[in-house]
Amino acid sequence: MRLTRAGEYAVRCMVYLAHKGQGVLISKQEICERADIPSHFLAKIAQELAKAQLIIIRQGPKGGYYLLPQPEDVSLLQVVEVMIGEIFLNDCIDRPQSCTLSKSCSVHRVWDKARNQLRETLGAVSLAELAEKESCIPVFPASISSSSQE
Amino acid sequence: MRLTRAGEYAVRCMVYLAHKGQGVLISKQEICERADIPSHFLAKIAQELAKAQLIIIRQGPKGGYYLLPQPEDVSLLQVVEVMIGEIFLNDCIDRPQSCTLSKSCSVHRVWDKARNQLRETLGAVSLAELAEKESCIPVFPASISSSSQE
DNA sequence: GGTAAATAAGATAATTAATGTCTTATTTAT
DNA sequence: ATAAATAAGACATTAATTATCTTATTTACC
Ligand code: SF4
Ligand code: SF4
Repeated sequence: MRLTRAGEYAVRCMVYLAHKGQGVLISKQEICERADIPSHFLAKIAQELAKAQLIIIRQGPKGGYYLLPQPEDVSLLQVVEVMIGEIFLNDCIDRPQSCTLSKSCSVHRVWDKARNQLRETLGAVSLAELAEKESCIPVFPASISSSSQE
Repeated sequence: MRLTRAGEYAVRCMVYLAHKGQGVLISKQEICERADIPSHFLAKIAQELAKAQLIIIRQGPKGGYYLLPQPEDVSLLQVVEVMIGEIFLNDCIDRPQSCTLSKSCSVHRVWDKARNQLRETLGAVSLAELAEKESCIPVFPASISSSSQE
C-alpha cells in the first residue's frame, strides 16, 4: 500500500518540468541531478510518461524532455497512475468477478469509497499548483540567502 | 498500492468471527471453508492477529479462534494494519528524513492528506457494522431459498 | 496419565513485483 | 559525417508476497 520508487521519481520529474513551464526542453541529466533520480531509471520512467503523452522526448545533442500538456491540465493522480497503474486498493475493486461476493459485500463498499476518495484527493491537485510552491526540488542555489531557520 | 492477499484474508476471518459474536469459538477449518481462505495461510495470519490481541487461539481438540474485543471496538483499519503495517502511501510520510525536502514539499502535503483521509475512512467502520450486513461470507446455506437471480 | 485431535511456530520454497543496470540502436545539432 | 544525447528493451538483482511443509505444543476425552 505504497507508492513505488518509480512513481515517486515520475512525480519529481514532472513537477520539475512543470516548474520550468510547458514546452521548455530540459536535459535528462539536469532533471536527474536536481530531482535526485538515478539516471538510467529515469530513462525508463520517461518512456512511460512519453507513451502516456505527458512529455515529449527529444533525442540528439541538446536533447531532453519537455512537458506536453499545460501544467494545470495534469493531476498528481494522472502521473502516479501512469507509473503504477490505476489505483484500486483491493483486488475485488479492480475485478469484481474475482470475488463472488462483491455485489453484496459491505467491506467491498468501504474499499470502493476509500478508493474513490483517494483518487479524488490526488486528482484534485495539478502540477501547476505543485510547481508554484516549493516541492520536489531541493532549494535552488539562487534562493538560498537568508537562513531558512525559523 | 493494493491490499495484500493476507490482508484480505485477515479481514474475512475477522468479519466472520465478528458475525458469530465476541468470545464465540470457531474452528479454523470452518473459517477457512466459509471465508474461502487457504488453511495453512490462515494459520500464519491468525498468529499475527493473536499477537495483536484481536483474537484468542485455542489449541487442542475443539480448538479454534475467537474474537477478543467487542466487534464495535475493532475497525477495518486496525485489522488491515496488523497485516500490512501502518499505511503511509509514500515513503516520505513514513520516514520524513528519507527525503530532505519533506518539510517544504507540497507533494508531501498531498500525500499526507490522502493518507489521513484513507486511514480515517477505514478507521470509521467497525467489524460490528461490517458483520451485521452481508459481507465476506458467501450466502449462508440456510438463507439460500429463493433464487438469488434478480 | 495416555491418546488423539487440533492448532502453533517457524523454516522453506515458489512466485511475482520492484528496482536498477547494461547494451545496442536511433535521432539530431553542428 | 561526427559526436552527443536519448530510446528501447534485455538482463540481473533484490525484496515482498504467497503458499506449503515439518515439528512441537496444547488440551479434551477416555
Ligand atoms: S469479501 Fe468483500 S472485500 Fe473481500 S474480496 Fe470479496 S467483495 Fe472484496
Ligand atoms: S519530493 Fe516531496 S513527495 Fe517526494 S519524497 Fe520528497 S517530500 Fe516526499
